[in-house]
Amino acid sequence: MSTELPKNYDPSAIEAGVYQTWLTEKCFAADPAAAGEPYAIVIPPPNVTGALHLGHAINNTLQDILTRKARMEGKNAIWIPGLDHAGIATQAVVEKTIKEKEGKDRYSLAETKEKSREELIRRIWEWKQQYGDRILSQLQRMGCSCDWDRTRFTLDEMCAKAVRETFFKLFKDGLVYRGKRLVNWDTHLQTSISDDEIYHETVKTNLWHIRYEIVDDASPSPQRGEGRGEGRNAPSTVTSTSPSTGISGSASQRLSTPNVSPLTPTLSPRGEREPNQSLVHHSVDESDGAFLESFASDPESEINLPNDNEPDAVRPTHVTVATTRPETLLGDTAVAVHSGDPRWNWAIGKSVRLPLLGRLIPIIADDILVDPTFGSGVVKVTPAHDPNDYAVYQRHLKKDDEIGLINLLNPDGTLNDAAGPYKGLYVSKARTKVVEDLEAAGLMAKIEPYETQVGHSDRSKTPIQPYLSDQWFVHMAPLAEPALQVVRDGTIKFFPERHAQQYLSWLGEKRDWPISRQLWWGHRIPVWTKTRPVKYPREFTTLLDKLNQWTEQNRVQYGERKSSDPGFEDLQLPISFVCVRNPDDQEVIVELEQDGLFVQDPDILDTWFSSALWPFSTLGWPESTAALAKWYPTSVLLTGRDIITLWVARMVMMGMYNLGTTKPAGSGGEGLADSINFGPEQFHDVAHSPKRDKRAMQGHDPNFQQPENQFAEAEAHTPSPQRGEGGGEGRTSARQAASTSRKPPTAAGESTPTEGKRLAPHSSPLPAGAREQNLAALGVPFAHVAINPTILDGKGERMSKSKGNGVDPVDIIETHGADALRFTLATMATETQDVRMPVKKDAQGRNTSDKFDFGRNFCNKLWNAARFVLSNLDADAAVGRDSKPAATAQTTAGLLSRPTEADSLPDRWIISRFNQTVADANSAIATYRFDLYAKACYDFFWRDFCDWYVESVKSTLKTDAGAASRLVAAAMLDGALRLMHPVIPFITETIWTQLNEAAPHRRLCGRIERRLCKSAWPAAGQIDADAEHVFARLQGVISTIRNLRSEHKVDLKKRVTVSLAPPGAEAVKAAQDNRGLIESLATCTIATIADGLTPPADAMRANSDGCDIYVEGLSDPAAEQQRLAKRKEDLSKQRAALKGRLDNASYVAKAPPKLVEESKAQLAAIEAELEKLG
RNA sequence: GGGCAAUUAGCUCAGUUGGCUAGAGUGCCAGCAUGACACGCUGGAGGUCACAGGUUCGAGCCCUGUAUUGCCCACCA
Repeated sequence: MSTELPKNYDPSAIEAGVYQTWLTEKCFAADPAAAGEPYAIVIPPPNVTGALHLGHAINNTLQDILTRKARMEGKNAIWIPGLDHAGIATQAVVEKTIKEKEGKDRYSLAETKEKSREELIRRIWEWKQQYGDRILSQLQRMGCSCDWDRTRFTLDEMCAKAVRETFFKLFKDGLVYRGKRLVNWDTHLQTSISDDEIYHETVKTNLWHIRYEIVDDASPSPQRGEGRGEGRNAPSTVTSTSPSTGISGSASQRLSTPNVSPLTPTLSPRGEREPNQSLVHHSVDESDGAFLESFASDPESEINLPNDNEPDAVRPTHVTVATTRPETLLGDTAVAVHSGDPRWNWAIGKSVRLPLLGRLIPIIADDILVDPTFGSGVVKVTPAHDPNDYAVYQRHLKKDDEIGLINLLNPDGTLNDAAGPYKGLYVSKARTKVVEDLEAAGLMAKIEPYETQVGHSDRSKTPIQPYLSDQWFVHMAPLAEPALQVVRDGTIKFFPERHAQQYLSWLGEKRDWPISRQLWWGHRIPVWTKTRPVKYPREFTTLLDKLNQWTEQNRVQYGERKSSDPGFEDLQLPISFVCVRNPDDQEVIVELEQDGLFVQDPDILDTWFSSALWPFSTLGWPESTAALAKWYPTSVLLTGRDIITLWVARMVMMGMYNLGTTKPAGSGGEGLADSINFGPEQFHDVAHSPKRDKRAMQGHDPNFQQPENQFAEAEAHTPSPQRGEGGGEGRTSARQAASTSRKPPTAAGESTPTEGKRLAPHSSPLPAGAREQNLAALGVPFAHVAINPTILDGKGERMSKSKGNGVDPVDIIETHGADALRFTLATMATETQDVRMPVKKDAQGRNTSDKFDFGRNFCNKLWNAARFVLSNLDADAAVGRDSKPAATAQTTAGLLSRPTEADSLPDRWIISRFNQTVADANSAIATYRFDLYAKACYDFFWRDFCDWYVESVKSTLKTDAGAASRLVAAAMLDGALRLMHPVIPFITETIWTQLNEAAPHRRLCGRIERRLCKSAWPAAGQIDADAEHVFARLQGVISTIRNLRSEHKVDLKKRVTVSLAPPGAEAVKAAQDNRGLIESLATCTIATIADGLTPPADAMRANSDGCDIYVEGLSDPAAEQQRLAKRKEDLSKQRAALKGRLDNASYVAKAPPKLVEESKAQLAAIEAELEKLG
């Protein structure tokens, strides 16, 4: 041997070298042209915002286990790595850094805004380079076997192409539209920000109670709610607000500001059930509604408790509303009451006079906004500045009691024309003045101190304003339905199954997806917007022709707008948006931008838009690449449950949408133009209806949903906490699907013969091949979704960068080694949803955790056991014996399942144990139970191999008699290395090299490559039930003798004399045949082995499996008596329990006969032993 | 408010269609420099399976309720 294993296991001494070898020899590079069943995983791309923590580490470890195993199984396996640009998170981090170091904001990085934008993006790229490299290096330190040459970035050219293609297709199919949405507006930075970037500050303010005069005039009388008092229905009018004010239902059109497009609000009310669906989560508005003062507690109130039947005369003349944002009353367009509230439902249809401005606004019924039991039951409604109120607006849209919508704000936080005399004031100033004026007018009923949470921008530290603005949306219903179906019918399976519920319930809501972000770091929306009516001759004559021509060429798509839309009375060119398929198409761009007629939308797409394309954009889609043909659909997605909705659901939708009916495989000659015309069959009705297109663009589709409340750029694609799972039909369906698919335990996927008993909880009704074909035809991005647990810290909090409790896996690698990290994480990958990881600091200040001692100890054990085995193989060579049987069939599967005549009982036993372990590992990994896989490895190697096998053969291993065992030991080490390589690759690869030196030929199945990572996964051979049975008996006898010795404090080295009385001839023979084994492992000399022998005098007595054991040399009779008494007591208890059971007629009648027989046998054995004990 | 989970040994967790005396690691106790390993070996102690009902011959497991904890969603006029 040229080298040998160092005496001490030192992971840091081997890991870097081993990894370099893998890279140098291109062990991870996948070739689509290579043979082998495809196996593909795409990494959930980590955000480039920072470094990976243990949450990423567990996720990536598991992916590596799967990939390495598949590779060893001879599959054409690929693991595609990559990073996510993480729009807002990354931009925010970089902007913050710039602000701290240079004091500049993003607008002042260069002379112009456009140049500043370029500069910021340049700097973010620099950041990306730095942190991206760090992340990739972390993955390599962990041992991840990614195909690094295919590393992707969600903002690289390949992904960009997929993004543009998808957006264009969606636009063409009418599935993207422009709509209104309340966003979190940062008036300082003049951008919308995500929910994540809001922090809440408790602010001491006031709750202002303001009186609105009730006016019973000819004002609009919205229809009453469904409460009581039929016959009071007011005349239906279409106008929703008082004619006297001139404020119409689409007031915002006139009042819009430059940054707010004057589009008619396009959203229709969503379903009745979810009315409170807010557009944007924030808490600024929490007191921005109103309630009537409590009648009872406010004696000064001029309001008497009204009775529904009382005449109007005694009814109050005012309502009093309360708010923490009094200035918003300028934008009120209604006050709302509950239709069933007898205090107020008589007033529905009347109006109130808005203080200060004097407009009349209607009193409407809204049973969703208003809780009649809360406060007094009157709420002011400011649709443009409060999510709930906006929902009210939407609910009443196109109904008799439609209300208006008034935007008060300019983007800079000053009030606009709609604020009348308050125009130009900042919100805070306006508030002061409004309050003063209300007091002067005698309309301020009460001011009470109030504490409330106010959302602030994390970046500018200024209060957030809810602000109505134009955003792009993806229409979800047609995309969601097929994606629901494939999970319902089990085409895509979740592990554990319960996570499918979350997917189904979220997707089932089909909330439209807002995709635009007012940021710079990301994929820019490829839409050009018209800025003015046409005025130059060429615009009248040629532009439309060109656009039509380009449309036919699939280079652009345009969207029309109604000529009646304010500001666009442009009949010559009724086009407001042009979507450009390739933003590098200069001919188109130059034409559009000439004279500034069109400008590109400044917004970018939601990060999740590019993430949604990840499984195929990484493989080259929309090009027909060989990689796409080979590896799509991918095999499994591993991720955390927090992004089942944000990411998993969207990948399924977009995969089915983009690749649904177009088979990437075999469609070689097709160009882009072809592929985008295909859509899944089920989309055609909706997607290709011209009528629908138009309505989508005009925003009048009755099916449109209110936008979802998910503006968050969530943190990463990596495991974290969980999202909610709403109730509803999805849940039922999931359960049904689960229960129906559970029954037939048909093997699925990569099963081996012995693992049938516990296979995947779901099983496909389709034959194996058909299932894959079906997956491909449907375009789903993966067959399985495996959810790994969330790593919590010692306090039970989720590990995350933002909380600062994240632990860098590299720290653990330095304290424990990468294999220890991986092995421990694998044991934690149970079906639970959270695992705790108590963290502490080591002497160097690094984060670490004792939990990883488990993995490190195991690796240490492996290291030393390997050294021992190898040293014995060396002995073979030293004495000139040939341990390398020339004729060994290296490729014959399951050779070890056939013991040779030379094999001793321990040899046969350990071979059987190994075969069982392989089967267990296969089924564990097939069901993504990585904990069971790790445990199987642990139990086999440490408990079976080291504790029993090695100890059994140790004494003879170097002798002639040990020749067969030497071969078995080498084979078992070989098998164990293969079996454990996916989870602990560094140490196994290192030992493998030495094993190849020591025993280049050995008794085990499968190909032996120079590198373990390319060698064969072991086949599961037969179980030797007889050997297992006999060996187990011996283990029992040996343990019992050891126990007796220990109880009586017999010196470890003292050889005691033992007599055995095994029950029956078979047991006697087993003991006799293995006499030496017992003597060696229990440090004893066996005097007699006979069934029914006479107990020696002065012996300690015990029993194992019916075998009486006598150890001579009893030194403390009292202790022995005590021990036996305790034994008798235990036995008596068991006897009582068994008797009770057998005396129960129901038990004997109803329990399985086998069980009853067992009980009887036990009782008999216990009674026999009791009798011997006296 | 809705949902998903969890509650088993001091600690961290398994416990797979309900069925022998509920397991592992770690920690603890006793012993051991033993030749691969003290990151080890041998033996041991330690659990009212959160609580209360129910179903069943039989419940850690199924059902109902309660308590506590975590997470997700919604909300807090």
